[in-house]
Amino acid sequence: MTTAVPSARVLAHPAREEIRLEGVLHALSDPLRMLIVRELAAGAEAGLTCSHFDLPVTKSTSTHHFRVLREAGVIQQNYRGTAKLNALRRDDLDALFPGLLDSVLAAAARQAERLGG
Amino acid sequence: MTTAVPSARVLAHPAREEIRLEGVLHALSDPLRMLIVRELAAGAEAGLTCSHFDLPVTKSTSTHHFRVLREAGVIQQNYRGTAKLNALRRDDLDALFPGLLDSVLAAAARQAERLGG
DNA sequence: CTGCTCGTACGATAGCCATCGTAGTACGGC
DNA sequence: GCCGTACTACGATGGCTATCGTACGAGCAG
Repeated sequence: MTTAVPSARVLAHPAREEIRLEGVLHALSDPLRMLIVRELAAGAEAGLTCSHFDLPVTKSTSTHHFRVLREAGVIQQNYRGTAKLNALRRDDLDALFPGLLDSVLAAAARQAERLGG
Repeated sequence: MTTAVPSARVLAHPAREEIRLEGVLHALSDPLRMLIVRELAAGAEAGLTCSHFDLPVTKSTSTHHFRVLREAGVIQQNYRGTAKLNALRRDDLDALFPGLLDSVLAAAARQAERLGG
């Protein structure tokens, strides 16, 4: 084998051409998911584990939200041992919708500053 | 009175500060509503009537979608006789989320070109 | 005033979705 | 091999939402 399988389990991601704007906007229209995306954008090139996020929901619900983001093509997920690394698909999103992600992130930051103090 | 009531019926709109990013993104995550917004952006400074749009749904459903857009703060609606004029709230959106609307519209146009031929 | 057109309101329905709890699987350390 | 940790799968549930049909209200043309 070429790489002897990185870490066995692989998750299904949509190809770049399959990413739909409606799906991305819908994925980002949930406050919890927007929070995840903002943290990923701020923090991590390499990716953050699911458990890094301190979300006010159960793990089941977390899994659900991460799955929505992945299936919409917003994030990429890879197993790393027992953990799972999440990273923004910035390249794909920028290629498909130039400037969109940055505008949305800026808008979210602006609103957070305006409302959250 | 100052203006003697423009045309009687007035619709409730959220104030600029009440517009929430999640709401805007959710409103735009429906293909039908995105289509409406795109036509409004392309065509009309003054506004377009509801009946101008040739949507593949009943009038009830149209009313519903226009209402969602209005309550999210994306469009402004004003009665003009029996018709109702719809216009984008570009000023408010640009003030709150600079560049967001243009990015989204560009993304939608790009996807339409990519998929619709 | 009588109709006509444009849009609304209301009720019904079916589908999606955010949330939870419980039970289970994969991986790494001992 | 066994256990703990990290995440998943599945089923249930309550709420939202897109859709429709029918009945209604508001303005305009006669």
